[in-house]
Amino acid sequence: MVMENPHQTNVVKGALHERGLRMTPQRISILSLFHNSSSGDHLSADDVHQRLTQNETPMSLSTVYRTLHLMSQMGVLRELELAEDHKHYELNPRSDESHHHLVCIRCTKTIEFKSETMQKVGEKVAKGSGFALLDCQLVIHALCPVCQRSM
Amino acid sequence: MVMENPHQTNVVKGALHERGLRMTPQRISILSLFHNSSSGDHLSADDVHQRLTQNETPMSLSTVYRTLHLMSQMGVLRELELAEDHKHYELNPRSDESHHHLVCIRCTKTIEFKSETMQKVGEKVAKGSGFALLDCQLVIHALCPVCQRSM
DNA sequence: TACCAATTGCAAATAATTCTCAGGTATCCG
DNA sequence: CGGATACCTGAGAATTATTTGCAATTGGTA
Repeated sequence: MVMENPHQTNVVKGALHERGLRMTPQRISILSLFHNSSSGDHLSADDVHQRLTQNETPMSLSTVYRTLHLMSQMGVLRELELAEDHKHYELNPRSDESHHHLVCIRCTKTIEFKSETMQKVGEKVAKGSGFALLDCQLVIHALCPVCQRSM
Repeated sequence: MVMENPHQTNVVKGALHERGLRMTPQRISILSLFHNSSSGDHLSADDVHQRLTQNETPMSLSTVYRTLHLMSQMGVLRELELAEDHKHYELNPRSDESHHHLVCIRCTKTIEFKSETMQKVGEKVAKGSGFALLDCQLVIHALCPVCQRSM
């Protein structure tokens, strides 16, 4: 079920080596999982752990956490803090496909939307302060129509 | 040391009453604290708790959490998820003064910036889906110049 | 002023995440 | 090749932030 994505994997491998880190089977499995997920998926650490187990590439939850964190630091994954009390991850999209989130803070219903201007603002602001951009997210907190009524 | 801000407090009181909720001394203290904080302050629940104690208006940490959550739901406070592992709060600014954050994911150094377009995008997107806007935040994750060097 | 639902404090419970540490393994170097 | 070094992992304990249950208290209305 799991397909490889050698190109991306090699890119990451190179980035790891630059830091003196290694590409391991566990890291490959996690990357493959994300490459094979549909783009709207926002996976929690626990989701990732369960899917890996289903994929017959089980590993410890600690490793999942460690890897998700590392990949986010490297800009490979994107760490999302939406309305729930745990983080979610997805592949960090190339700037031109980046999307953002509109979240109902009551029922956590989430709508994705795109906005080209956002990424431009992010790049401009980061560059202006000498920062190296990793990820740029607009999160809109709001109440969905249903929750507005049930107040 | 703590000054009152009767106007804002009354506005919130009205909003509470609409929901059958009450304005209590604890809620007043917390609101006052935020009104008397400098605008760049991002207070964690624990920060709030400690400052209240210093201000001689101590209360239980649970109440702090409950109040911060309630005020965020009401749109009075803004809940920030920056780079640390806990939430931060600040007064939810009126739309025309809204600001956003550029955060170093390594050392958590944070820079605030303004962007008028952002709020407009937020309003437009929310309205387009029938959502009632509460807050709109652009968070840029990046590496600051110092952390870039120490990789 | 009496009443009732909302609120609080406290302590215990939860949930997510991180840490510790021992055993394994890739990579470098001679 | 063989050892030294540093990286990595799994397992479970530990930590941290946050939430919850409950009995006692209180705000605000009738």
